[in-house]
Amino acid sequence: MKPQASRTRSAPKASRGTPSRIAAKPAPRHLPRGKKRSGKSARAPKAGAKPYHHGNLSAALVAATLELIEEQGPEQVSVREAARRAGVSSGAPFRHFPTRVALLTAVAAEALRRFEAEIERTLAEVPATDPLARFRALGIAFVRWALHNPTHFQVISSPHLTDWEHSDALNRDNGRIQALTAQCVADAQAQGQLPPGDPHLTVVTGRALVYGLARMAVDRHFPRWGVPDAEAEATAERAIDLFVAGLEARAGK
Amino acid sequence: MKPQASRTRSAPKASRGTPSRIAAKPAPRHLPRGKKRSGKSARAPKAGAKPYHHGNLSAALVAATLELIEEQGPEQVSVREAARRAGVSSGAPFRHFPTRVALLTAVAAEALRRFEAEIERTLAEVPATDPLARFRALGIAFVRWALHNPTHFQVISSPHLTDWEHSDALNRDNGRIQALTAQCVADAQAQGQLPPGDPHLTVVTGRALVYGLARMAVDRHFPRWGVPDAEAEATAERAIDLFVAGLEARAGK
DNA sequence: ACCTGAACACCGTTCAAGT
DNA sequence: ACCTGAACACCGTTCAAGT
Repeated sequence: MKPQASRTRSAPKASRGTPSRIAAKPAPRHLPRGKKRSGKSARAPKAGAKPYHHGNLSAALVAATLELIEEQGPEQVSVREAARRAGVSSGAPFRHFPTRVALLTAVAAEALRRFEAEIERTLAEVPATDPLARFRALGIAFVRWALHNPTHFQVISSPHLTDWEHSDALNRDNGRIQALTAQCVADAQAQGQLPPGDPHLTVVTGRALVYGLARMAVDRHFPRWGVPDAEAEATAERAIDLFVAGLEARAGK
Repeated sequence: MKPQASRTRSAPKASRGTPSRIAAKPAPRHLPRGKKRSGKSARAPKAGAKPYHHGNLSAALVAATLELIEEQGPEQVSVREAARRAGVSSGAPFRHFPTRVALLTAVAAEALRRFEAEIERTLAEVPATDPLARFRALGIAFVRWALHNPTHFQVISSPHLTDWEHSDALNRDNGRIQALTAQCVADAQAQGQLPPGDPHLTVVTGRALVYGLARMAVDRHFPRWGVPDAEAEATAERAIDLFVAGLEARAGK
């Protein structure tokens, strides 16, 4: 029973949950828009005239959603609000994205693309002759990125928000990152920086560690485990070093 | 601006997302209830007679929610559906739980209580004379529990579903688990099973690793990282062993 | 003291009708 | 070809009214 998994749930955006004393005013529906449409829009409107066809709605929706996520977290995103910000009607997005999940998946693809770019900048700074250092740098870059872009991290990671199964973009980018990691481990083993043994296990363990660190920070677990927010990043780096030191200690040579 | 963080969002339960060919029929509102009310209900109704006062609504709601979570995942839970299953009106739950988050927090507390009980059973089997083995057993118990109770794991871990800040029950139980872990590490260091150094860092790193492993499994990341579902548990155990072996290799003595 | 049920302000999604 | 706007079936939450 229960077909795929394309249903979501939601609740009032600001259902005045707490009976705010200033409720009444319904707040403007259309946030300031246009300001960002500087010069790169295909077939720009006559100027001021709101065209019936948006021209670039997919991209505008992804951008609006990215903004929304930044403001309220990914679960709070609503397609209707994204439509409002893009200046279109509530039904319009569905011509471009069949479901809310599809919209968020597009956003996740954009976020992962940006992360991969950062990964590559990071690796460019560590010499290929020191693969263990590259492995470590990869881990640190991941955690750092997650801490600095918690919402991007969340869209990418949460299975109920996105549809990895059907996103080639996501799988392709993730595959590249994975291959990069595997290469570091293989090279480090070849050089005797890491102990021999299943390289895949090392990749998966390392990934689990950095994913766990990132999630503990983002999911607000760190404070409960005695790590103040201010020390999150430093603690994560020390944790990675603790793990790597253990591997090194067992290395041949 | 933006007050606390007690707002949630949701979407149609089964808004016929995909235009199912058998749509029409609206499906019965009240699922079979009563079947489970065997004999333990305080002031049982005359039998068959539906009393105006439920008698034990809080507990019934928590149980219904636990069921719902099991069936559809925690984000899909709706207070209205929980109310339906408990056989009360849509407004009734709000006399017992001020918000959806409060209901889910009560569920999380129940789930964490059960996990802690399991933890204690596990530790009972490993001698206090081998604290490193206890540390390892703790990690394995965590991952195993998460894999076998993915939904319980999710309610407890997801910050947007629950309100840890204001739940003494959650914080108390978590504190106990943390203290148990810290004790293992301290004892293991004292015995030279673990290298000297900040014990807290070892606790946090270990926690991040097992949390990461659990989340990778539950968030469906393992398949993307080359770990088939069937091997999730075994891989997680090997990962824990890899980490522990690294610590051991650096131990004094 | 606890529950009902209508009401309100939101949602995701569909679809005939417009441009 | 793309967008509008009403419609439908859901939500969380409130609150006067019942018992």
